[in-house]
Amino acid sequence: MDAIMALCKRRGFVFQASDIYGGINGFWDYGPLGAQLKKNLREAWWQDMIMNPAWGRKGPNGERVRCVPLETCIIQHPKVWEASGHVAGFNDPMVDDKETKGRFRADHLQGLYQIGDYESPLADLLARTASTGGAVPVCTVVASSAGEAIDQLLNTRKLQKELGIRTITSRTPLTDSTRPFVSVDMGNLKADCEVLAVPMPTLKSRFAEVPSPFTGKKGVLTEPRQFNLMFFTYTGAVFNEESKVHLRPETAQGIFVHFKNVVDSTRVKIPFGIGNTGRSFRNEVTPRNFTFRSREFEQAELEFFCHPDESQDWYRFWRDFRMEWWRSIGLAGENLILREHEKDELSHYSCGTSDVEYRFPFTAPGFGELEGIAHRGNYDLTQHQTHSKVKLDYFDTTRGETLPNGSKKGERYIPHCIEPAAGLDRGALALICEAYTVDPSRPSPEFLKLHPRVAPIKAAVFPLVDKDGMPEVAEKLADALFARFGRHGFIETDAKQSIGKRYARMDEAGCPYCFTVDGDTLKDQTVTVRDRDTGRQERIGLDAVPAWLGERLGL
RNA sequence: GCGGGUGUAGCUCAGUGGUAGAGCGUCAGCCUUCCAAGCUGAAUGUCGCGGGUUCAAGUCCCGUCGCCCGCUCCA
Repeated sequence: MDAIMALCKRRGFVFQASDIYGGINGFWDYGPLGAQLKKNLREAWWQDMIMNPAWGRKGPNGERVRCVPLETCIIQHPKVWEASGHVAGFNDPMVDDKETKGRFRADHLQGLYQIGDYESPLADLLARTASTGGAVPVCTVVASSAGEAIDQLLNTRKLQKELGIRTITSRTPLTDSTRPFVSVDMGNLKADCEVLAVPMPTLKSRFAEVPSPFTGKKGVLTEPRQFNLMFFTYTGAVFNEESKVHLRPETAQGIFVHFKNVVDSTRVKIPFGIGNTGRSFRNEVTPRNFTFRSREFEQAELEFFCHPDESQDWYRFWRDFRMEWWRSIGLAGENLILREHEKDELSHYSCGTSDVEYRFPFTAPGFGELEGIAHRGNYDLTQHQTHSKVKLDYFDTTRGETLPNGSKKGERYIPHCIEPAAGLDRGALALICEAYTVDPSRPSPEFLKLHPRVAPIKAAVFPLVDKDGMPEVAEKLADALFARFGRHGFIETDAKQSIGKRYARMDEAGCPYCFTVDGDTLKDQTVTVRDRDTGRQERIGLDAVPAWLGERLGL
């Protein structure tokens, strides 16, 4: 990875943001080649997802896939993030165990509150109420619910031992009551306890007395601290709570917010998709691994809306296409996998999520996420409908029973949504990592096997030597290539130094083809073309070069 | 946020408290008819940043920032 990072800097793919001031943690800039590489990646996505979705392939409904673009603001109304769940989800106060360095969400701390002596009659327990206000629990455990806490306590010997529990038995009545009781023997304390979440005021005021969920020790916990995972700023001149706005943590919400506007303005019919690319911001706790986890990053997201009955088919369609797409631009090897999420990994509203994952040098032998393809149900539109009080359902005139006049009665529903959400910075990094090749047998061992479609330098034109009329011919050829391919990437020319050195430079920059004007060119109007990956050369007519290159670049 | 490592030229790295170094790369000239060739020359550094100790600090001490690794987190 160090070698890849060195090459990225040396050749101008990636620089550290604010480099001359020592850099700023979690932010990276793209140099000339990186900027063009990422632009090529973004445009490939735009082309294959929106303008000609899925390469013109028919969807599961047998029809051409239809998508439209959208471009939405980084700053949205604060209620957007309430509706999406980001404000709640990104703002959880955390507690640290200073001794074990363990950290957990404050609202996930479950406490055992003494409510009676050891093994008291159940009726007595039911009659009492645990005082969680001022009291501190005798023991704690990290779990998202009291039930889960009891599960852990009963079934994990190791945890029992660490917390100093000798025996523990569940006293939870098998009635409709959901009050969770346990009888616990901790040696110096035998008690009946009710299991309840430790309230925030207790954690804040008496955190030193609350036992650690990892060791049972007191005085090792910090008070709950806010880790703001969303960036915020202020609108207008006055800085106060009312003027506070967030920088978006994802581009997708901009799409849901405009679902109705797009339907009303474009004559799109379900099923269809809306694509959106742009910067998003997350105040990551630990930015790490080069550009992989940055605080400012770019996403390319498609929200594909369809009828609930067809959603599973569309989910599989996009999942498989997205995998194929990444393969098509150069991530063709074993380093790319599609991983279906386990049931317990899914969000509560999702009935299927897959990740396209790449084996980065820093994740190996594991994988890192490039893109998530999620079946989001109708969660987002429903949330926005509830919070905005604007109807976000869709009237589908192709459904419902057939009327006497032959038309359909129609059906009103909130569409389901399939979301392929890709990280462009992660994509660009994966392309570089996959392309990075070291072949000690070559004169220039280090090179980038970038796919021609994404390569920032599309071709180079060299005179073999800088004399005898060769530079003039090369210049003319370069002009022709520039006119035709200049808008897709760089066309390089270079006449200085040895031809080997010039080839080597192009190899490192990932330029797929070099055209060289030599002595024979002047006689028979042919040039050599050198293939970056094999080093092999063939000779083609000078006039044929633009067409030859166009074919290789797919342009 | 915690712990460990690290920071010297564009890159990779040497450097014992006493003049700032090498290789590669870059640039210029010569040479050169296909793979980082050769010759000659040149530019490039607040030694991450800020304090301190010292006659003297790249070197020792303190702080801070960045990067890497391990925790933690990861819609």
